Amino acid sequence: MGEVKTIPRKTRIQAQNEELILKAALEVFSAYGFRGATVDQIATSCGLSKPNLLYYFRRKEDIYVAVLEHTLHDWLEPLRSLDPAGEPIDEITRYIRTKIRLSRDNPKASRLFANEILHGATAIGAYLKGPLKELVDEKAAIIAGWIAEGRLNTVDPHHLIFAIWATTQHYADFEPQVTAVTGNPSDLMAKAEETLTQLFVEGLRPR
Amino acid sequence: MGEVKTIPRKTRIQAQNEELILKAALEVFSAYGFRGATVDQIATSCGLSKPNLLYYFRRKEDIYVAVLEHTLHDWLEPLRSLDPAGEPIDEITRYIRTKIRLSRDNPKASRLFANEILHGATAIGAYLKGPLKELVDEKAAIIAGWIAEGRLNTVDPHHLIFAIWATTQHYADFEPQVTAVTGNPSDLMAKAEETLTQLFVEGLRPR
DNA sequence: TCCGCTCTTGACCAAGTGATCAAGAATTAA
DNA sequence: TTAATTCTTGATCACTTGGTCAAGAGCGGA
Repeated sequence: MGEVKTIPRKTRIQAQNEELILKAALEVFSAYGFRGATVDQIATSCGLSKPNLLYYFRRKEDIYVAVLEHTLHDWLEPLRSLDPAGEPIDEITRYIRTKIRLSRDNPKASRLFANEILHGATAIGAYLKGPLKELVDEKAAIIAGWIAEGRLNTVDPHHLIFAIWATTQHYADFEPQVTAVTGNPSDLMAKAEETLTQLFVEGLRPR
Repeated sequence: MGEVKTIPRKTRIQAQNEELILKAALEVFSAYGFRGATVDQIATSCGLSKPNLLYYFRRKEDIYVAVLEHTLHDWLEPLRSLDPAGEPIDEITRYIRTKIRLSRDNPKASRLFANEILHGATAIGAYLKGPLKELVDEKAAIIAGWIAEGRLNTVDPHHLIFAIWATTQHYADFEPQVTAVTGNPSDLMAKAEETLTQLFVEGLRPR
């Protein structure tokens, strides 16, 4: 018997450069979108030549999909950790706080997804209809349970989740507008966190 | 005295074609963004040849700015009509309902702005810092007044406005995600309107 | 009708872009 | 050291795209 063909191990250089590329790609794609970004920009941004970059990712779209997948998991972690055994108001407060901090600390990831979905979600459509929908349905059921127990005011859980996504990501996705209107004071994000948690808590606390 | 040079009147054909172009441009720019859209696409979409289109708007950017300006005014009308003499909860409820219906009926305008701001708002940055900021500050002051009178729960008015924008426009801007997660039931937008108004009203009603 | 102005278009251009390729440089395993 | 493999790149290609231009068609007022 011949040797079993092993899955090609990743070289040190390979791992190193792929990481460089993904980092630069997040930068560029989040700023200009898929069509607006150029392979040259990404290559220059990470100090590789264009053909060299295309040696690691054969097509522009491959880079795009890779960077999307690379960040998607982290992005959904906060929702994933919504604990059915926790105190409802505390759990949701924690979710909102975690989410808005994630938007503050990683606005580029937020903008990358925003742009992708805004333009039809062609690259991650399957993910949205599959794993994302499952996760959201699962967490919506937990919230529905809390409502049924009278521990939360009656609201549609799916729309509640949308509202939390929308409000928290707004500060990353619409940053120029927020800055223009508020003048970008130093306590902007702290105020935002405070306002949102209060708004949702008051809106959800059972009467 | 010689005749005063009159401002060149707009020809019938001119007005007609410019309207066609702006309509097609909204379609195309909202779907693909500024960089992603092509002049050819817009021209084809409204049945003109590319050089003919460029006869009316000399540069791609001119079309873009025109369609932005053309829709900006309508987009802010609901906020403009927030009435300081009205009942606070009613006024805000009405604002939310108007806004979400606008998003439902004109999602393309919403996506056009979302894309513009997402990519740095280079074309309307001045507008955001000027007229928009003024309008928002004015309306925020009204809300602050209501709060001072004890007719609304205490929240930061600017962040409240952001929250309303974010939640209502979410349904237009992130439509593929909303559809993927909910399966797009026929009562989606009605449920959204109900949930949002309730959430904000409960969150704002003075205790 | 006639004339000036507006409108329309086919052909074309320069720049930019995604992608390829062959050949050489660097690295690694023996 | 050596040979195989991996990595790197200059040159190049095919194609798209924003924009131009000259020439002709169409339109409206006198």
